[in-house]
Order: sequence, then structure tokens, then C-alpha cells
Amino acid sequence: MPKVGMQPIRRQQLIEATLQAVDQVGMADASIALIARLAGVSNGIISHYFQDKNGLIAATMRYLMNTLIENVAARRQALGDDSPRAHLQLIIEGNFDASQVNGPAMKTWLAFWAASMHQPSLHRLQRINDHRLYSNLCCQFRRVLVLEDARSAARGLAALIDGLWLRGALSGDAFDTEQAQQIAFEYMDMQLAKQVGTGA
Amino acid sequence: MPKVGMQPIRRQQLIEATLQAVDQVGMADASIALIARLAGVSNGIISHYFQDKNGLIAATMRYLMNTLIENVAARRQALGDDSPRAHLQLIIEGNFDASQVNGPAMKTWLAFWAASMHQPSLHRLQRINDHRLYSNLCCQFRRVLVLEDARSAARGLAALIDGLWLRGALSGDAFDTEQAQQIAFEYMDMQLAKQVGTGA
Amino acid sequence: MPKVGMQPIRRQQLIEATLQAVDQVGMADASIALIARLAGVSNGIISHYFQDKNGLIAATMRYLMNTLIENVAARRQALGDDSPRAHLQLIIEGNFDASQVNGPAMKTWLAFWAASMHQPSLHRLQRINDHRLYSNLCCQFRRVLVLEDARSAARGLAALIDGLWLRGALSGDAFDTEQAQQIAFEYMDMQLAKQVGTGA
Amino acid sequence: MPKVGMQPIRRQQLIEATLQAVDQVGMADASIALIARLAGVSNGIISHYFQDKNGLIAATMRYLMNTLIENVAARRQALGDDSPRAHLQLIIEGNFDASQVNGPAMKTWLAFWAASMHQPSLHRLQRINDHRLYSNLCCQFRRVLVLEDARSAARGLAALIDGLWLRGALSGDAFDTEQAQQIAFEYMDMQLAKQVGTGA
DNA sequence: GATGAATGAGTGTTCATTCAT
DNA sequence: CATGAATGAACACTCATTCAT
Repeated sequence: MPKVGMQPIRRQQLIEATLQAVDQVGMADASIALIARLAGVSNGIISHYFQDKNGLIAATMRYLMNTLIENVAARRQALGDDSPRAHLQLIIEGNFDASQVNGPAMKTWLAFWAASMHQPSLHRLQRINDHRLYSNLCCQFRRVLVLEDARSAARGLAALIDGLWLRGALSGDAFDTEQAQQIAFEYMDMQLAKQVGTGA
Repeated sequence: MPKVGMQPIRRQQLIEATLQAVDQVGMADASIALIARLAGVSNGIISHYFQDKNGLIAATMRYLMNTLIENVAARRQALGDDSPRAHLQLIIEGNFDASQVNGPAMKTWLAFWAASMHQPSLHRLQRINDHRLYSNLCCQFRRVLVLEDARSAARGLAALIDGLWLRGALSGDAFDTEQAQQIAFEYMDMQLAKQVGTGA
Repeated sequence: MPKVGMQPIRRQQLIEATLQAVDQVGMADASIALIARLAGVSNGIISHYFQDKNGLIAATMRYLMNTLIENVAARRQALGDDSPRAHLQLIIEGNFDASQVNGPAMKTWLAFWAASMHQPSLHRLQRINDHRLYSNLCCQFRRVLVLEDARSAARGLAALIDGLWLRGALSGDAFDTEQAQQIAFEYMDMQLAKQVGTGA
Repeated sequence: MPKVGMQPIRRQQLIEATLQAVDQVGMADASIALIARLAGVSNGIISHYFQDKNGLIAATMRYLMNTLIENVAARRQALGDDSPRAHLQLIIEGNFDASQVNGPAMKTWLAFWAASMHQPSLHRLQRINDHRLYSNLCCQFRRVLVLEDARSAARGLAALIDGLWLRGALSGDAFDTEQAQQIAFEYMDMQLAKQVGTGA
């Protein structure tokens, strides 16, 4: 039943099917045929909306990234407190949001990362993502720390967040968000404690 | 001219060729034909020494893991100081050893991790590895911290080490070992500082 | 906004796009999508104006043939001299006209010929074309030669024209019209020289 | 039943199957699957012996060219008379040999020519072939004609041979070798007649 | 009249695996 | 021990065609 204006609908359909497929069988076995079947469309439609399989993969990665960005942005809007600590806490929480720590998303991110080591287009996307986390953290730390300390704190916290996330993803068990956040918050507070005295 | 005792030599040859192949083209494109060509042997021999491609992949992962274990063990042997701090430092340094933070090893580890999400045999190996790092760290922290604190510290430090390593791997730039170690050492010292007073 | 009387315009548009496509990528890669893009119309319209792809191909071939026919006809109209030699010269010149010896036309003719070996509809068109050249030449030679000589001369001259054209097309270099015509003229004159004496 | 040293056998098998396929359905429809089926082997074997389909096509063209070359060479060996006329006659006869004017060979040559307009590798082969005919003819004409006349005669005769062959191929009827050779011989003799007087 | 969404068969190619030698 | 010939299924991708709008 051909219709006009299907592009955004089909694109979203296919991206979601890609996430499903990667979750179920891994990226190596996420064939076009499987993705199309999961989306309930024909094989050929994929090259109609995305140039090729790489295009679909990249679009899926972009979608995941945007979800994270929007998630953090939404939390920021709802934030009353403007303190650096509140912002950092928000970023940490955003990165451990349910939209990021579920099975499909974790498997997809891991697969993307591995693939990005040999695919320039994916590598570019991944670098942008990595840099944004660091940059956001650094920006907040900078409000209370000297530049060098802020940078170091941002590097450490970014690594800690990714590491907690990674070990959670690889463990195979359900992600213990509470525990991860506590560890990250503790690190954040340790770093913030370095701030120079504001008093007289 | 048939030879005897070729098994260990050939196996090592093929494992090294696998690392080469994954480094050069990524795991997805590391075909048996390519690995055999890099090893200078025929395609057919792989199933002779390893059951199939998965067997070769698993053997290669086991090889990488053993390298890390032996590296840490060697450092431990050369260690004069028996303090927890010295042991923890040693573990950190072992994980950032040149044998782990070079391109081929990083690409292979990442590829293994991604693959392990859908291959039970690889997943088992990877869990053992993850657990050993946590276990080693926890063991040392336990000598000066109460159980709960030790566990939390070990979780955090393990995540921090993996996160620093991961972000280094994904960045594409040369790994800044010095910087990573400093961040990890700082975290270690922060955790050790929690120890209950030993004094009067 | 539907329009009336678009048929001849669209057909011509599509035929010209077909010539362009065959010139640019060869008949094998001249897909409907490419032709439609070059024509600036949608894919679907081709089956509206031509039954299918074969219909478009056949129409394009007919167009090329008509161009050649009209070219010769126009030259004939402008001809003052009614001698056999003048007519033959005209036919030769028509076959080496710029409309026939440029890249796109040559590539298309060659592709048509090859395709005609396995497509009855194209083969029929091509036979008509071949026969017309022979027939026109024979008709003129007949005015001064006995039947057998005229037929042989026509066969030879037709082959020579086609052969010069073919070798020009395949060479990849610019077609040397002057040289080709001289060779054809010489052959023509050699054959005309066989004519029986008209004198007492 | 795998054996060693199969390469030349399989290559020849596949080349002959390619000729068969092109004869039966045309180059456009001569798929790898069809060629493999005609050769009685699996699809995959083609990339084992030829890099890809283009490799097989090019090898087939080279085979046809070599057949022609060897044919002419064999005739030359059997030649008693060393006169230019005898050599030219021999070249003409070689080009109209049964190995060149049968259906499969003609269809394949035509398809190759058309394809060569868009495939550099085929174009190179085809140019070599074209040049050899011209060169051989020119060499013989040169023995009795001044350079300019020899070149023109060679160009004309080469075109005449190709043109006779082409029109024969396209006609769809059985090739009339006798008639074609007579026309070519006549042209040859007309050109040889230009030679400067050797007598007193 | 015209669009472009959608199909699904078909393509060339790759590849892990098997096995006779 | 080791080779490399051979298989055949699977893959991404292309494409002419159809048809609701």
C-alpha cells in the first residue's frame, strides 16, 4: 500500500528493527533480511531510505546518540538548581537512564564501538559522542576548579561513567543503576572537594 | 615432509595471524583465508588445529588474557614492597602495560567484547577476566578497608581502569599512559584514605 | 497539475535521456532509475509512455535510425547533380555525418547491435537498417554496373562503411571523418570504373 | 573430487562455458550461475580461478584472440609462397576461418566490443587486437607500396574485413565466407595494383 | 498525467567448511 | 601433516515493475 510521506515513518521503523536485530543476534548476524523481516517490510526498501547497510547502521547510531542528548537536555530543563554539582549529577543520571542501560542499547553501543575502529564514518560519530560527555563534564567542573583540575576531573568522571556502563553491559546481569550512580557521585564529590575556598 | 610436534608452533602462528588480521581489517572482515595468508599456511589447516573459526577466536582471546595475567604476575614477583598500595599500583600499571594499550590488542579486545555478547563461549572467558580484575583489586582493598568499602572501591577502580582504557582505545590517538595512570592512582589513594585509623 | 499532449514531449525527453545514459555508463548499467533521473522525471513514468524498458530501448533505436534516414534524405534534396557517383558520395557522407560518429551515438549503436543478437524486436529493426544501406548503394551502382557487379559493389561498400565506422568507434580516439571518407570514395570509384563503356 | 593441478582444466572449462552461455542468452543474461551450471561446477569456483566475473570475461576474450592469432600463425607456417599477396590472402582467410565466423564466437565478439566501450580492461585487449590486424596488413602492403599508400590500404582492408564480418554477424543468416573473401581479395588486389612498376 | 513507495527475484561475491590427495 | 580444490548457502545490493495516491 504505497503512500506518500512515508520516509520518516519507515526510517524510524527500520532503525527500531535494527536495534531489535542487534539485540537478538548481534551486529555480525544482523543481516538486511533479518532487519527487514523484523520491520515487516521487504529487503529492497532499505536501500530506498538509506543508501546501504552502513547508512542504516550510522542512522541507528545517530538515533541512539540523539536519544541520550535529548534525555540530558530534558533533565536540564526540569532542573531548578543551577549549581555545578546538580548539573554533574544530572549528566550522570542521564547516562545511566533506562534508555541507555537496557540490553538492546548496550549491545548496540558495544557493537558500534567495535565497528567504529574500522569504519571512518562510525568513528567520527563516536568521537563526537565521546567528546560531548567530556566537554559537558569539564564545563561544569570548570566553574569551581582550576582548568587543569577540571580537565583531569572530567577525564576521570567520563572514564568512570563509561567503565561502569561497560562492565555493566558485559556482565550479562541486570544493570545495577543505583550502585553505579553512587560510585560516580562519590567520584564527583571527591573532585568537587578540591575547589578553592570561597569563604573570606 | 610431515613433521612432528608442530602443534604448538602452528597454533601460536595462527593466533598471531588472527591478531594481525583483526588489527588490519577488523573482526568482521578477518576471514579464515586472510588469517591463513597472514600465517603463511593453507586455509584448510585451521580446522586441523582448531575445531573451527570460533575455536581460533576463543584461543586468541585466551592468549591475550594469559598475556595480561603473566604480565601482572611478573610484576608481582619483582615487587619488594608488600603494601596494599604497592599491589594496587602494580595491577593498574599491568593493565596499562604496552602489551595492552597498543592498537592491535585494543581492537581485538573491543571486538571480543562485542562478540561476547552473543557467543556464550566468549562470554564465559570475558566474565572470568572481568572478575579477576575486580577480585584482585577487592582483595587488596580488603586489607585496609571494611568489606563494603573494599567492594565499592574495587568496583569503582575496575570501572575507572576499563573506562580509561576504553576511551583511550576509541579515541584513535596514541594512548596517554601517564595521564591514565595518574587518574587511576588518585582514585586508588582516595579510596585507601578511607581506611580506619591504625594508630592509637 | 495534469497536462494534455505531453506524450511526444515526454517520449523525446526519455529517448534523449536514454542516449545520455548509454553514453555515460553503457547499456548494461543504464537503469530505468538513471534514465529517469537524467530526464528529470520519476521512475514510474517510463512504463506509462513505453510498455517497459525494452520498449524504450527499441524506441531509442528507431529514433537513431530515423535521424540517419532524415539526414540522407535532406542531403538528397539539396543535391543538384543526379549522377550515381553523386548519390553514392552523399550516402557515404550521410553515414559519416557528425550525428552518427559522435561518442554517444556510436556507443548506443554498438550496444544495440550486441543486444539485437538476442532480442528479436531489436534484431528486426537492425536488419531493416542494414538492408537499407545495401539497397540504397545497390540501387545507385545498378545504374552503371551489371546486376552482379552492382550487388558485389554494394556489399563491399556497405561493409567498408560499417567497418570504418566500427573501427572508429572502437578506437576510442576522435573519428577521422576525412580519412574514412577518402577510403570509401576510393572504393566507390574503383567499383564505378568497372562500368561498361557508354561510348560508340 | 578435489584434485591438484586442476587450474588449467577448470579455467578452460569455464571459458568454454562462458562462450556457450553468451551464445545462448547473450552477455547481459550470462550470469555466473548459468555459466557454472553449463560448466557443471559450483558458482563459487569462479572466483577461485578468476578474480571475479570480469576476470572470466577478460580471460574468455583473450582466449578468442589467441585462437585467431594461432590460426593465422599456423597458416603462415604452412605457407610456401612468401609473396605479399600470399601473406595478405592468408590473413584474410584466417579472419574468416570457421573458428571466427560461427555463431557463438560472433556473438561473443560483438558483446565484448560493446562492453569494451565502458570497461578499460576489455578496451585495452580490443585495441591490441584491432592494432594487430592493421599492423599485419600494413607490414605486407609496405613491401610493395610507398608508406602512405600502404597505410591507407591497410586501413581500408582492415575495415573491409571487419565490416564484412560485422554485417555477417548481424544478418543472422549463415556467413557466406566465399563471398566475403572474394570482396576482400578484390580490394587487396586493387591496392596491390598501385605498386610502382618493377619492370624495365 | 505523474509520483515515488514498495516489492521480491536475481545478481556477483564472499566465506567457513569439507575432503581427496 | 598439509594442501588447495570444491562446495553451496548466505550476504548486500540492484532493478524493472507495480500501483495507491
